[in-house]
Amino acid sequence: MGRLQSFDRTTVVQAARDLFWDRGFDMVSLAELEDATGLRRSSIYHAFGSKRGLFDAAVEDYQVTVIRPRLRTLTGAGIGRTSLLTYFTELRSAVAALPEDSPRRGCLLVNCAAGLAGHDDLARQVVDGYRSDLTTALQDALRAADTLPGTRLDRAPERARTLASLGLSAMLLARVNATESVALLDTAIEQIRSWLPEDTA
Amino acid sequence: MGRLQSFDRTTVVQAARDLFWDRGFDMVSLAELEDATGLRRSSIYHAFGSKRGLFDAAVEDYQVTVIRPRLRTLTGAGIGRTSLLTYFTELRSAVAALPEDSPRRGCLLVNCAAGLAGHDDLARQVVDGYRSDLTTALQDALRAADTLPGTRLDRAPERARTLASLGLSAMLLARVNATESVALLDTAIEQIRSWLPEDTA
DNA sequence: TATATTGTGTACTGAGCGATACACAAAACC
DNA sequence: GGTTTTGTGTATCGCTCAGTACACAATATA
Repeated sequence: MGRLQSFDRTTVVQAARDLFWDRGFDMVSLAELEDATGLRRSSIYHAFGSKRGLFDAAVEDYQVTVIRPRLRTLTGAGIGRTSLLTYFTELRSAVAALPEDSPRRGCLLVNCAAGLAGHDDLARQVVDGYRSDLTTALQDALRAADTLPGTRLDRAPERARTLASLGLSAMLLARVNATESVALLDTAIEQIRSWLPEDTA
Repeated sequence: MGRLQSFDRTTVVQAARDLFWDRGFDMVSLAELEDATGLRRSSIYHAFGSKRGLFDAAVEDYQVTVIRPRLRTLTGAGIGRTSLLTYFTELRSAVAALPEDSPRRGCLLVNCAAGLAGHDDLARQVVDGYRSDLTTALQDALRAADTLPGTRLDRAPERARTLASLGLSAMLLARVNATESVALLDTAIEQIRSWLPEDTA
């Protein structure tokens, strides 16, 4: 059927993804995308249609390779106290481990929330979907972990919001003040421990 | 001494401020700044030196007219439980009251955190200063409100972080999902009420 | 091998950007 | 009123941007 694509699409999309992750949609130029991907713009436009098309592919990759694996900690079988602690502990490690100027600091979607998503409905949906998924997963895990449910007031929604908020803020601040970002995640861990006391077996 | 400035500097800076507030530094052009301020670019450059100079003036104005008045609720005399509730209630009203597409939704500095502040040290300092001031003020208010301090474990730091986080997240989400933004502020209010039970006089 | 089909490289477009040069306008000071 | 100092308007700079036109390269099919 004709000539074959000579590049690996995943590699290209991830190179672009890291660029967008670092600087956002507007602050990345096609010249830089050419350099990062090794493709000429004719190939980029042929394969992705537009800069925005490549960005959307990058966001999709980000969700598949970064967001969902993280979230899976909270959605698999046997979720509960441990899952919650693992989720925030791993996030904490990731923020603490990355060098100050790593392009992978923070969260691509959180950065979108303040930029594109302010005036672009598609971006807004993606960002809000992430928030919603995270909050729901946290809420489910909180309910699963609570060994004394039922009669009492259900605190899961507000606790889930609080934890989601700490996670989002930590991502927001990851490039502004890494120490404080870690402190926010520690606070989340502390809250979980106080809400769900360790089993003293 | 020569000709006098024929425009009101404050009016001009605030017009620019609302534009930056709405769309961020990069997404606002000088042509739009000319339209919004009524000034020609010669006057803008004469008075502010550069687009960035005008932006910095806008940020300064934002701090003076928006941030500090809000924060004053938490730093005046007689701070405590009521101050905390007032702070979040007023923030809630502001988010709930603004129309969907208002340029004044969210927070100029929070938006900076995901954009400029990622790679600009000056912007980073401003944003982190805001976070720091807010957290400190919340912590002071929490300590002042706690009628039984002393012997017990001091939860003020983590509670302050949690409240600051809810406030920042609410600002982050103000333009993505206004309903959820309000819900986060309600959560903050709920937390305060649960930590500091009402005096049953 | 001939042909159709698809990927890639070169070179360019028009538009928009931030910034500037410079003449002119206006007001304070002598 | 003349001079100096400062603000404003017009016109344009050089540059970068996303996007495109089109020839050429490569490979699957016949």
